[in-house]
Amino acid sequence: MARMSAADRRSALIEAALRVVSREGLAQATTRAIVGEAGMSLASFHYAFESRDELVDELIGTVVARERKAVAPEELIAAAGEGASLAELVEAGLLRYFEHLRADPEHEQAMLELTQYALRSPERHPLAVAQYERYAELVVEALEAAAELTGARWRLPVEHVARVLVAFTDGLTITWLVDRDDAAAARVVAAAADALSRMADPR
Amino acid sequence: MARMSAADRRSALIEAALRVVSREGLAQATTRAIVGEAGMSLASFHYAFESRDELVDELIGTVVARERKAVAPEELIAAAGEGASLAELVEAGLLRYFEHLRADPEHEQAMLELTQYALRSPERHPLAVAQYERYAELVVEALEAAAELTGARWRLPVEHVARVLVAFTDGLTITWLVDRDDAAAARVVAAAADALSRMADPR
DNA sequence: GACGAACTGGGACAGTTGACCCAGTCGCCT
DNA sequence: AGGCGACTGGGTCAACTGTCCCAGTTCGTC
Repeated sequence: MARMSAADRRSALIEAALRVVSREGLAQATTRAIVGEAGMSLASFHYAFESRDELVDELIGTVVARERKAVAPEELIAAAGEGASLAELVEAGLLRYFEHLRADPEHEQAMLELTQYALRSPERHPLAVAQYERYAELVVEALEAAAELTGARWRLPVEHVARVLVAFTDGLTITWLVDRDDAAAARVVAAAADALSRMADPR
Repeated sequence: MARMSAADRRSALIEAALRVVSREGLAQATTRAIVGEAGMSLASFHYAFESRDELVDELIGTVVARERKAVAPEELIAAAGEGASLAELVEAGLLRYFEHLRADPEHEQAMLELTQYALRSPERHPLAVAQYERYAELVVEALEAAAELTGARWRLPVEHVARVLVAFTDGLTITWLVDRDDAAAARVVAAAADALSRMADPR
């Protein structure tokens, strides 16, 4: 393995770890599996990280920080059409997320696994909370943009609306991961968009 | 340990395993931890089960089969009042589930972990599918009862409605497990009940 | 009450895993 | 060019885990 700084090595290991977790699950992401994926030796692992736990914690932090809005408002307009209603816009956004899920199910599965891992110990619980706060944050931005685009106004705090949307999204994710039923997922999307759009006054 | 039949031992071990998984997570549910919880020796484990995998598979089967309707229709009437609308009835049912979740979060967390475990290998995937089919089955019964009680009629196949409700329930579960925000959960419940009740024609 | 089969307990074993150590190598800085 | 600190590779260790074995015990049946 070529020489690299500790910082570079840390990120290389985190990337490798994410790939292993996505492909085989967190339980299979042993130090050896991660190091193998990264093409390094075991010693390099413990040179860059104190312990496996430290890497997993940092992995969660990284993926959370990296999480980007799945949808830009402009795309949604393009997808839903110019004079789209808020409901149509929300539905388009959810469908966009669903496409993202279909394109890379393993990634969402890995996210879910990391969440559950974090939920299992009190000192890691905040990592899960931060993860969901980040989700909500991104959704808030999208919801505000959608309201602005359609001239609608959210009747309750947009953070509340976002929290509900995150819950619906999670449910969509898990159930689809289990049954891979696209039509059923589409019905969930439609129902969720319907419920959410009723939380705003149209203009 | 007193003598017991292999069948009894299997169920005792499964009960013990469920307790360990609920309390400490699936990863910590080693043969020794399970056997310790059950107060048996290691040999008894492998007398009753071929392998740990066999126990986990059977554990999933057991919890799924045991899953009961969280709500009986009569209770809902009592909770929602005599002349309750379908929307109120659905909301009461979801709230009842939420109470169940609050009362025993570890159990739902264990269920989620078992699902994800099953999702990780092709030969176990059907276990997760069966788990969710069972959920949907129970929900179908509740939805049919609710429609009958209010004289409403589901506009789409009740199985489809149930599938959406299961997704919403899952989302409710995960997000609440993360942030333990009761008020947010209540908003999810209200939104879900709203969306679902719109899938029926009132009478 | 004796017999055989069902059952139990303790110990053992091999494989895996996280962690670590040390001898060596490389690259930067003076 | 030389030296020093950063970095690397391989080997090793103890702990843990799933599995198995075997000697012994208990129970139902004749």
